[in-house]
Amino acid sequence: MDFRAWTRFLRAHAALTRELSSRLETAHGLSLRDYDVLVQLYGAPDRRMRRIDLARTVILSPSGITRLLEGLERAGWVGKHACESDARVTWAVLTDDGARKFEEASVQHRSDVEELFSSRFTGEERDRLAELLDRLPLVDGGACRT
Amino acid sequence: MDFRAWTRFLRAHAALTRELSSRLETAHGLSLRDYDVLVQLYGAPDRRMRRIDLARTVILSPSGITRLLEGLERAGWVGKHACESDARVTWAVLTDDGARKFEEASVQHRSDVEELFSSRFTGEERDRLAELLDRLPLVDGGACRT
DNA sequence: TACTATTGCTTGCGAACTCAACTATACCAA
DNA sequence: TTGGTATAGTTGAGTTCGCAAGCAATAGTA
Repeated sequence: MDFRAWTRFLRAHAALTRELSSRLETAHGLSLRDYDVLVQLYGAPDRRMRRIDLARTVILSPSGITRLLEGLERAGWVGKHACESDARVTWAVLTDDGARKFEEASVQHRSDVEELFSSRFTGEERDRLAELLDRLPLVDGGACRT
Repeated sequence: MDFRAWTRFLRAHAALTRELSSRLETAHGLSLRDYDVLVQLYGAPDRRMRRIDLARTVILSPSGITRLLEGLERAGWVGKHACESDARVTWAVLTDDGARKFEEASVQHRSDVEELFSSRFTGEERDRLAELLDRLPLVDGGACRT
């Protein structure tokens, strides 16, 4: 067996996330996962999600999502709403400020991802890459729509 | 533009490293990057590398490699040797114990990577994947042979 | 030769994550 | 209805990592 693909996968991820994270952080004060969470909320019905679903979607532990949302809540970008039908769950809701923040950050970030990732492939190659990566297991088994 | 490939890339990495790291940790007390460093040293001439090259290869910051090697040194798997021709550099040298440790851990780990990653593709697809990932920038620009 | 810039490496610090443990609520089966 | 199990979420502790700052040694330049 050769592990070239796996190694390249690890290296590329480390290098890309380091650079993208640094740009996003200095320009908008967001981590890559903060942004990821904002994307999910922005695209969700009513701009809200159960915290646990959010965690599974962005591949974060339950405690991880608690702390990440803590930051977004402090900044006023995400709100915390109780669920009426199930007292265990709490909704994470994107505020109007949060939506604006995301729209603002996404312009630069999308262009950064474009520059460092997407532009390296043709559209066809990108599809092929997505298809290949889609075969990898998410392991946890929880709901993960995106 | 669509970001499906990029998103899949992020998710797949998060899920795979979480699982592989956890298996490696419980079975051999190694992190994924510990293992990566051992691989590099094991395959290097004289089983040694300059710490800075090691850092660039596994995509770790200088401080990151200092702390990682600290652990491997404490365990007796890696030694620290001064360089005769340049007093600034220190060699990281794999000890015999370290080599044994690596050989022992690699059996299980290679099979885990095989299970969760490689086996999802044909050999041809794996090559294609490696080729595509190879186009992504390592950004830093430092020496990175593997 | 002397001065400056660069390189290798370490340390303090803070941010982000995971695991384990715990609380509270909901579901399910006898 | 009651008791056991699963689920949602938080908190404490420990780990890993990067950045900024600093030190020592080398390389480059005038």
